[in-house]
Amino acid sequence: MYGMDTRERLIQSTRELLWERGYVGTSPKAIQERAGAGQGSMYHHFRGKPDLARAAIDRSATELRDRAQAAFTGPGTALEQVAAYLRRERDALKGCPVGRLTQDPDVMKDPELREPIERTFSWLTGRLTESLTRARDDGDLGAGLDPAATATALVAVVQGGYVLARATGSAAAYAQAVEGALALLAVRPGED
Amino acid sequence: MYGMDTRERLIQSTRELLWERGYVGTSPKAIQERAGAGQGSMYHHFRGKPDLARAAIDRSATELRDRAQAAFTGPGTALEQVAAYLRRERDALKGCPVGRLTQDPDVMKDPELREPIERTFSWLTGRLTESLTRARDDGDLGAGLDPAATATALVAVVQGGYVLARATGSAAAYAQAVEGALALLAVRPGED
DNA sequence: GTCTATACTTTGATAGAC
DNA sequence: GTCTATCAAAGTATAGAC
Repeated sequence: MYGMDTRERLIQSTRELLWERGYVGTSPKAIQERAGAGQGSMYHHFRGKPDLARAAIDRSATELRDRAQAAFTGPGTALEQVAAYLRRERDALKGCPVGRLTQDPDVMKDPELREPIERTFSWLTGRLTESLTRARDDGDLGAGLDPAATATALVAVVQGGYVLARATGSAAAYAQAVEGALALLAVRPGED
Repeated sequence: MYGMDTRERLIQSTRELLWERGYVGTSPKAIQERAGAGQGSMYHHFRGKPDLARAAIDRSATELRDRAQAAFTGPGTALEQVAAYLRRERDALKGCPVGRLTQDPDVMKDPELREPIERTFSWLTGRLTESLTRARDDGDLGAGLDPAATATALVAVVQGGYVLARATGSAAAYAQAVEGALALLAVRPGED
């Protein structure tokens, strides 16, 4: 946080706190303390908690999208790219910074806060559907499978994998969910 | 809530609020109002918010387990029972009353509150592994599949299906995730 | 842009009367 | 068992000086 200006530190602090504690669990005071900024600073740069949250969520959504896109454009066949996305290094115990907000009623009832979340999952499912369609055309995926339904199932495995990792207290649960899903796609087991 | 005594109404109100708003988002005052009970009543029957939450979470965990068990002991082959569990009527937009607590740091750092959650997912994954093992013995499931990993993937699909339903604002996302997963298990599409 | 002061509400609980 | 104070702390701002 040292090379950042105050506005940027406020956004980053808010992202971290939303990830760790959700929207209800995050107070302006906690944000200010983590950012090393005072009350005045925060209310100068943002109109209030919702405004700051919107900036933070937007940033997290963009970052998630960029990281996913990197996996999908990596080396290998379309199916291998899907596997790479699922197996990508993740801090499974922390959960998904975007998906977790889905549980927060105050976030979901505010159209401004909800929009980037909706858009993220819509994009991700679409992108995965694209790759799975190519995989099917390559003959790497069962011809009888619906790419869109399969994509939705895989996004769910990722999100649910986070839930299981937190429930069991172990990132291994995430990995097992992913490997279980990949085995169903007939992808050979990975290294770990 | 009309045939219940005060203690029971407090537990039910807490269950609902934990489901809708999580632990941080649920205040003793809101619980009392929904239960139609005063401060004094609540603190007479429970030592405080964590004590009441423990009773509520225990109840939700037990109920989840009983409902799952009903699907697993219904008619049909082991694989059909698994499909019945996944397709069971659910209020997908409300999410999982147990899984959602996994996101709440104040719940997860308290061993008393965490225990029923951990136990629920451990039991569910184990129960599903059992059914999938039988399905494999029946020849209904690929011999090369690991029942435990497959079970973990399916529990993740359910939990992630809830996330997607909330993110998109439509229960259809849950159904699509489940049908996508069942297709990978080579289960024929359902009625809806 | 940042700081301090002030204000009003909600949270989570305790005390004691009935 | 339930009710009504009462309370200290935290939440979420606004106002105005610097």
